[in-house]
Amino acid sequence: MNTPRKHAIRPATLEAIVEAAVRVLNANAGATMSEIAVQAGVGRATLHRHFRTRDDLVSAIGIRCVEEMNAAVRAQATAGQPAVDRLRSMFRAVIPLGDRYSFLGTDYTDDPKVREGYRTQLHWAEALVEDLKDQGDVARDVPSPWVVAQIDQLVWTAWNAIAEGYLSVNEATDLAVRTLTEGLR
Amino acid sequence: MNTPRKHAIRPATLEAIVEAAVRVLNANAGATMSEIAVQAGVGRATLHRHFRTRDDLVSAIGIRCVEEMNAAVRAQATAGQPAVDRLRSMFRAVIPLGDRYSFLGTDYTDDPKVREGYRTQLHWAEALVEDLKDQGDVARDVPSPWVVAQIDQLVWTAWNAIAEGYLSVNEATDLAVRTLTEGLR
DNA sequence: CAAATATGAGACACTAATGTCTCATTTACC
DNA sequence: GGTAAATGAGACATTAGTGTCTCATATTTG
Repeated sequence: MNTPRKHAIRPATLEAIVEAAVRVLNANAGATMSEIAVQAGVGRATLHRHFRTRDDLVSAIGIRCVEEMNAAVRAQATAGQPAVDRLRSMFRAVIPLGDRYSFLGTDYTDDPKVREGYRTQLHWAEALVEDLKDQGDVARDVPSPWVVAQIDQLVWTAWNAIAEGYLSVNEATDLAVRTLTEGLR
Repeated sequence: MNTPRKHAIRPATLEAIVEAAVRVLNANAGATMSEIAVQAGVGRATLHRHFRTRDDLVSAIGIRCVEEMNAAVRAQATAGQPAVDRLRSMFRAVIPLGDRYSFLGTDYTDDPKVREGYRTQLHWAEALVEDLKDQGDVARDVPSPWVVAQIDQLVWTAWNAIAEGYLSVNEATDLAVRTLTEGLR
C-alpha cells in the first residue's frame, strides 16, 4: 500500500511548513526547528511527524526550490528564439524566485537530487552562454565560468533590487540583460 | 594599567587563531569552537581565554576583516586619478581579500564596529559610483544601488575565478572593470 | 452526527556545544 | 639557567537543540 493511512499531511499544513522553512532558513541558515514551527504556525511535533529529522526538512526544501527553478526555466525555454531573448526569458522567470535560489547557495544540502538539479541548471546556463557567444552577444575571450557566475549574481542582484523596491520585475530583468551584454556605461 | 599581566596573547597564537577562524568560518558559518581550535592548532581553552564567548570571536574576526578591507582601499585611494582608474585600483586591492569579504556577508555580526566599517565601505563605493557617472563611465539612468551591488558581486566573482585557478589577479581585475563598464559583448 | 485521524502541547531522554576551571607542561624573557 | 606566564589537556556543569512519545483537542470525512 502506497497510501499511508496514518499521519498523511494536510495540504494547508504542508504549505505552511514549506513556506515558513524557505523564509526562515533563507534568513538564517542555522535556524532551529522551533523557529520554523513557530513561523509556520504549527507545533514542533508536526514538523517531526512529516520530516523526521532536520536534515530531511532541509533536503525537502532544497529539492523543492531547485525543482521550482528548473520548472520556471523549462516553462520559458522556447527553442527557436535568439539567445538574448532566451536569456531575458530566463531572467524573467528566475528573478522572482531569487529568495528560493539564495537558499541553495547558503544551506547546501548533500542530497543527490539537489546536486543533480543544480547540475541541470548549470548545464542549461553553459549551453546558453555558448549560444550567446555564437551570436556575438558575449565575446569569445571571456571565460564561460565567468559569464555563468555573472548571470547567477545578476539574478540575486535583481531580486534584491525588487525586494528593496527600487525596481519592478520588468525593469530589473531589462537591466540585468543590459548589464551583462552592454555593461553600465 | 592597560597592559594585562596575565594571559596576554602570543602573537603567533593570535595569528593562528585569527587565520583559522577566518578560513573555517568562511567555509562553514556554523563552525564550532573545537573545529576552529583544531584548525588553528591550539587548545580550545586558549580560544576561550582570549575570546570569552563565541560571539566575541566572531565579532573580532568581523572587525578585523572589515578593517583589512578598508585599509586596502585606503592604501589605493589616490585622489587625482580618473574614476575608472580608481575603480581598477580598488578591485586590485580588494579582490585578493575576497575570502575575508564573503565572511562579512554570511556570518553577519551585529557588532557596531563592523556595521560602521561596512557603512564606510558603502559610502566609499557610492562616491566612486557618483564619479563614474560624472565621467560618463556609468550611465546616469542606472540606479546607484544597482551599480554598487554589481561592484560587490564582481569582487566575489573575481576572487572565485582566481581561487578556481582560471584567472590571475590581473586578469580578473581587468575583466571585472570591463564587465562593469563595457559588458561582456 | 459519528468515527477516524491529523494536530497541538508538553514531557522526556539524548546529544552536542559552550563556557569555566584546574593542573601539568612548555615557552619566553631576564 | 631560573622564573613567570602562556598554553594544552581534560574534567565539569550548563544550555540549547533534536527526536520520540503520549494524550487531549480539533478537523475532516462519510
